[in-house]
Amino acid sequence: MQGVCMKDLLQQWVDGMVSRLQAEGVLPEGALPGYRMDRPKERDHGDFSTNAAMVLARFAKMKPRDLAARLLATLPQTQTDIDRWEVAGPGFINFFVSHRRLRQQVGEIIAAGSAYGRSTLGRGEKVMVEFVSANPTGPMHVGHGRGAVTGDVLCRLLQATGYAVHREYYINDAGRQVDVLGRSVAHRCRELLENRSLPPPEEFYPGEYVVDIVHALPPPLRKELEAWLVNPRDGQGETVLTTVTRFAVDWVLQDIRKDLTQLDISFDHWFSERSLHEQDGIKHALEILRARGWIHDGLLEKPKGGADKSQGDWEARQQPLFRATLFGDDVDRPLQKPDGQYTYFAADIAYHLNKYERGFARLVNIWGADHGGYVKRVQAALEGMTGTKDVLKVLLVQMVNLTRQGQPVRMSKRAGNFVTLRDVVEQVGSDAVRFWFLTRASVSQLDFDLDLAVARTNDNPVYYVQYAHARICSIGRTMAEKGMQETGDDPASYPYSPDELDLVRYLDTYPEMVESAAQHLEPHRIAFYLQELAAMFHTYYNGNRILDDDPGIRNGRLALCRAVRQVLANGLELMGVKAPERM
RNA sequence: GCGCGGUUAGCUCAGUUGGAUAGAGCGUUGGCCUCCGGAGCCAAAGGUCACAGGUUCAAAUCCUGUACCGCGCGCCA
Repeated sequence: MQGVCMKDLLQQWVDGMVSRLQAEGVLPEGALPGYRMDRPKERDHGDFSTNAAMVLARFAKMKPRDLAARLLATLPQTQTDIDRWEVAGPGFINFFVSHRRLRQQVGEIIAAGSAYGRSTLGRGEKVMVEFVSANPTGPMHVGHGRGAVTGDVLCRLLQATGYAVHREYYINDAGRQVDVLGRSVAHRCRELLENRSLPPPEEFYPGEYVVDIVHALPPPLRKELEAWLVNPRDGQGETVLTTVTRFAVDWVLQDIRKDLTQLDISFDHWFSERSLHEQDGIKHALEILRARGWIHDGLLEKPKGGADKSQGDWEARQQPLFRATLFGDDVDRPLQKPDGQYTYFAADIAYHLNKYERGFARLVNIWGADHGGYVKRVQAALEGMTGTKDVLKVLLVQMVNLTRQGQPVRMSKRAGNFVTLRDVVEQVGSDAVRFWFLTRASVSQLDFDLDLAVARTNDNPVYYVQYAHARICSIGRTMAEKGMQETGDDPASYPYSPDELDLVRYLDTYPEMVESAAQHLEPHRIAFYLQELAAMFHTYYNGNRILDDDPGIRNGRLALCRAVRQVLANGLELMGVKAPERM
């Protein structure tokens, strides 16, 4: 790069041209609308193109093409990076990067190595990414896996672009659901004790893992539980159950951690909701809201819809509400139940305030699409508490439809027949699972076909990309076998063909792809980029002999392959997918 | 009823925060192994970007409305 990349350089040039015309009175002083420096789709339209003349034409009271010519008249005279430029179409200004500059790029990619594509865009700013946060009441399913991979790769992207990333998992270990888990364990324990099936409690997790938890109980604790089950009149029941519940939650968390480790995903901090309660975090958050006047006691309107809920028993009651409507939400949201207990929403905003108070002014959450309804209210609360807008961005990851031979696999946690994330990872492998999850934008629903992923792994795009990498490594091995040497000449001296230059141009866009993927929170762009790069390489490889007898040609092509290999490796690293040297 | 997301080739989906002639994979049809890894490559066919208006030099992209699909919607977590 040697300081600036071509895109930034050209942007600076155009900025300079514009301010010169402002000085000459052709364009008015002051703020002007923004213009862009783009990569045109058509090769004929150059390597870079700006719409500046079209955007600014009416401010200069000139036709776009005339203004473009006027702008170009001020272009720097001495430089070797741009061969030529032109005014085209309705008024685009197109720039053509010199071949010399492109050839030089190959050497620079190789020299940059694993740092190629990294940037300091984020300027070390702290950002917290909260993801997965699956309830510790059962094994993770495939949908959790998608969120996990999306979040992990997003973190890698933000890290690569210069942000100080903190990864956090929020443990919902304080609610009714974990109580249900504890009671489920007790129920299974009783079944084992009496050696027969018993009618389950109304709320109950039926999965086989609950039995595993019973077997994993430390003997003294299990004895205590059994004693209480046999003789429940003893007032110790609540404390026994509490201990069992905590053990169960820890067991499930260990299980979840194992799944995440298999996918090479880790967290800086596992934040316990219970600890929030213990530190009076909710009280603290509510005090702030109250001090700012965002809480009022009010009546909540009867909710509309809610198909399968009977609404006959709705009763309007007085309770503390957060004035979410002042910050763009649809209705005010309850913070406490009429009996004084906090709602889940209260705990949630307290957690987000806690993040902010730990010094994170930028928060990103990865949520399943089924939590989409909570985005506005949490954002509203954060704005209410901090006085700052846009602290939190939420990336909603759509559902995963598990299929088998094209037919949907119906899963229900209640029936206990769901396919776990672990099943899938063990069958398909971490690389394929990770890559597959990133072959769709997060907003798109994703079909995951078990048979396709397992039985026909060759069709998986990850192999296509990995194969390109392994192929290049293979060239190196072959060269060694044949006793060929690299000359060590500067690859810039080799006259690349048009196809080879196209490949270089595509390698040159890699850093821009990484930056935009990070800024738009769209990790899937890496997968699409890598597939395209692999395709270009395979085509190139098929049509050109790399290990040519002519040392000059061989050296130039080897350098290009090396650069391609580096970018493939860097991109795969960002995705957390291995770049194998042979397959 | 309301909110969020979606609608692009036969199927599954990309489309760089408005750009020039809308792309890929799978599938279909037909080709490429004396040569560095055929897990590969080449070619062909396939489109009213759901529909109707609007905004402007320019709309798959932004705005409004309509249709259909998914998710969500209590004082649960």
